[in-house]
Amino acid sequence: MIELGKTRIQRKNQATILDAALDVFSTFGFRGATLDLIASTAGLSKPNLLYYFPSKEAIHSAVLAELLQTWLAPLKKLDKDGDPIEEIIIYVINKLHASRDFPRESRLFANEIVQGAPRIKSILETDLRYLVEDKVRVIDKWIQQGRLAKIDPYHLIFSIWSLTQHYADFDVQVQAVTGQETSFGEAEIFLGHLYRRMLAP
Amino acid sequence: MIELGKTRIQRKNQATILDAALDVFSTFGFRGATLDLIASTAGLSKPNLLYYFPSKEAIHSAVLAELLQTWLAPLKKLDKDGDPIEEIIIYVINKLHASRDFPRESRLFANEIVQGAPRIKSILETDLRYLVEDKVRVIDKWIQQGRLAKIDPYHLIFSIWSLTQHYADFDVQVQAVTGQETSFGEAEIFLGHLYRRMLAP
DNA sequence: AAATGTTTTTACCGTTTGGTAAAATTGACG
DNA sequence: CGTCAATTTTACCAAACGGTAAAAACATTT
Repeated sequence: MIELGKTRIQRKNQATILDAALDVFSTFGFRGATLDLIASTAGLSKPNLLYYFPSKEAIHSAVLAELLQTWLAPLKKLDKDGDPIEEIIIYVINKLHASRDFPRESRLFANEIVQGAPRIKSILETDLRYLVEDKVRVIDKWIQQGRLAKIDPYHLIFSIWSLTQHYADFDVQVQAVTGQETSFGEAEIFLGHLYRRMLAP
Repeated sequence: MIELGKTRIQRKNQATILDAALDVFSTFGFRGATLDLIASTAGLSKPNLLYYFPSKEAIHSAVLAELLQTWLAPLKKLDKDGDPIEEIIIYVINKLHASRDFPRESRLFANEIVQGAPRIKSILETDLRYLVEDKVRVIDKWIQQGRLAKIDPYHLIFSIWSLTQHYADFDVQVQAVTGQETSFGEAEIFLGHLYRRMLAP
């Protein structure tokens, strides 16, 4: 999907543009972002931007495509041969760390979904759906074996996405309410407690 | 904050406009929404819109102000004299039903927060913060009395917001992954199980 | 250094957008 | 019915926006 630049300058500028675009799109959403702002954030002129990417849509697509890879990676690691509760806890922690380390990616994803996912719906209905179906089967098996509490695997996965991404997507609210910088350490303890309690058979 | 119309026509048109604006803002975000679209959704002309509200910002503010009341109401009901676990479960269910019955309000709120809450940050830092502080004290007391598990009350509240609003805000994703209409019945069972397990002392 | 290809800038264009002025229309009421 | 205020429409405007053409500047190769 992403065309790799051929020359040194191309690779450097494309990376700079995608980083600036991630900044701007995640803060203002697709419609709120302007090419001028992305360009100035990247330290380029607008026509220079459009020398590297044919349109605003193309930049957005490129950023989303990059993002989706890193965003879905943690779930893929869930190992059917590991210890059920520990595997799920590891997934939770990995996802929480992703929120901590890649908040812009999380917010851009949230922006897209909240507004109806017009540009990535098809991916959610195929790639993501198949991935989740696969992991739901694993979790269902664990439950049948009596190694996990009887909970709905789909809702379990939704709960993990929801609870972890909340600390990136709703960070402003968390900070406003607590009056402090968001403590991912506290969140980790809380989520560890929550899932160990809920999942014990 | 919201000026009540004086004549019958004013009251009717202002209500129509706010409903149309909620539709459009929750779907496209502030920047993605246009006055023309809000006007045509309301069945009015654009200048007619601006006869009732002075600007796009004013419409947005009015919608947000209305929304915040209904959005924070469930938390206010949390009763310090009730049974701890049942009180919290009731709050969870109320919040889940709010997501089911007012998804547009939830998405508009989410849109606003994800993009840094530029227009309601001050309310979050005052009204919401004080309300949460009050309820955190109640929960802390319950914990000291040994009637609840030792969990961080702030993160408990964040988890409730996160888990319940997810079914409204990320509904597209939930539907894409499950291939079905979102089942709030299933969600209710799941969340009941989760919180009863986690909160038991 | 000449020639060729790559990158950047300058100067635009058509459309969309939030908003306004003022005339035309409608409604309320004695 | 006539009058005055409330409401709606028509016709605009200036700024912002996504995008383009073409020339200028820069790099690279021979």
